[in-house]
Amino acid sequence: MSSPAPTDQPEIRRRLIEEAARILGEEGPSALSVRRLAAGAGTSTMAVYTHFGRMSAVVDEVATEGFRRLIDRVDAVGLTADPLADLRRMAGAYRENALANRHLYGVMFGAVSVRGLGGDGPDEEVSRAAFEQLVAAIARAQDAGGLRPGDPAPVAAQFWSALHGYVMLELAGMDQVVDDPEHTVLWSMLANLLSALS
Amino acid sequence: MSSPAPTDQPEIRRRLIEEAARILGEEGPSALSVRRLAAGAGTSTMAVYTHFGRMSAVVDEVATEGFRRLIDRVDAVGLTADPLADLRRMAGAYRENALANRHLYGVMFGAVSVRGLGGDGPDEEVSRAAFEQLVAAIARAQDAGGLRPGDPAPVAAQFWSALHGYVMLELAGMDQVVDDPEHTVLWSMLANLLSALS
DNA sequence: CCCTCAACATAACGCTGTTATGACAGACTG
DNA sequence: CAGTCTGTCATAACAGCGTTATGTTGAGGG
Repeated sequence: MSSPAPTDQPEIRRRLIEEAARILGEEGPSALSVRRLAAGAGTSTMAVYTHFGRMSAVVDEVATEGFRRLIDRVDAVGLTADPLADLRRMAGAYRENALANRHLYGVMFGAVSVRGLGGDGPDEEVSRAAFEQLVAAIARAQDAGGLRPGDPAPVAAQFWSALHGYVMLELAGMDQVVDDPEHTVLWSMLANLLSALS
Repeated sequence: MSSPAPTDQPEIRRRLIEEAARILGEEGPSALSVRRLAAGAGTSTMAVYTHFGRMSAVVDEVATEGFRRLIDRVDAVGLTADPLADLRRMAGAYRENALANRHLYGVMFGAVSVRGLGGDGPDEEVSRAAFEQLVAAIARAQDAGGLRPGDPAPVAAQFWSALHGYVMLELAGMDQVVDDPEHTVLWSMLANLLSALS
């Protein structure tokens, strides 16, 4: 019941989502208002409510779109014969994507709220797909002998937690913790995790 | 220049901060408005602006207060003869404090914005003190032989990143990742980190 | 042709953060 | 002691917010 049926105008619906993602990325969450969004998409505020029901549903869609883009960016690193190196490069792509789209990244994890509008969060199926992408990479490393065999899901959860935490501290500007131009803390942490799991 | 000098009425200033922390904790960020805050503190909205200049400065003060409370809670676990066990208990207290004050925890890291008001973040000196608390615990474990000798700061940064990431995923409700009633992912992750550093 | 209904525009409601203005008390100054 | 000045707070206004009520429009079916 999050959306009152995609109506029959996917055109405007898509334009609204893209414009919302653009405003969020370029001007931050405080600039994303119904009126600015509607004006930017060349329509009126009511279009937002016919297509999404409420503003927070638009934010949820944008968050879902953020996970889709994240999946694409991480997929783009490709696979090599060294699954452990692939994991490191995936982590690098993950971090760079998060920093290049910091507001979007915050919204994806319900961290940054757009003007206090509490939504339901992104589509669970899509965020789960992002996790499964990491699970598959862990499983590949296990099969190749780079990691000890076992259930890959908890391993992926550890990997993601550590990576997410570093990125969040970096985005929060906690330079005392991540005063780390070469990100050696990140790479050491991931290396430590993986070595304990190998 | 974040505050127009604490004026000469520390009484009302303190009441405003405490009331803001109470509203944030009990009703969430969307309930924290200037009018509600002023009414709850028994004054008018102008008092907020005489004492803090703008609403976001109040949020920054609340975030700083959150770090002070976090430090106290983590300190309360005390020290034993086993520094590694102390670290685990500190992590448990950290996590429980974050979950018991989820809105405050989000505000502390600039993650949850109160209705889109972007502040300057908490007092850097206090958040640094929280980090130093962890650095000291790591150094103690190194001195006791539980961890390999070396600079404790990067080790503490790894530990905090991992812990913070797990807690944030938990708060975000990413149950796919942390579907983990016994928090085995958290404890395994920290154990893996520490074992690679020992 | 007319009727219906989904899609959108216009305008209003109560709320928000912020600021302008004014009242009032206490402390200096002559 | 009178006067002024300054810091503190109350009142009220402003533009903007999310949301909703109401009006308009245009295409498809009887």
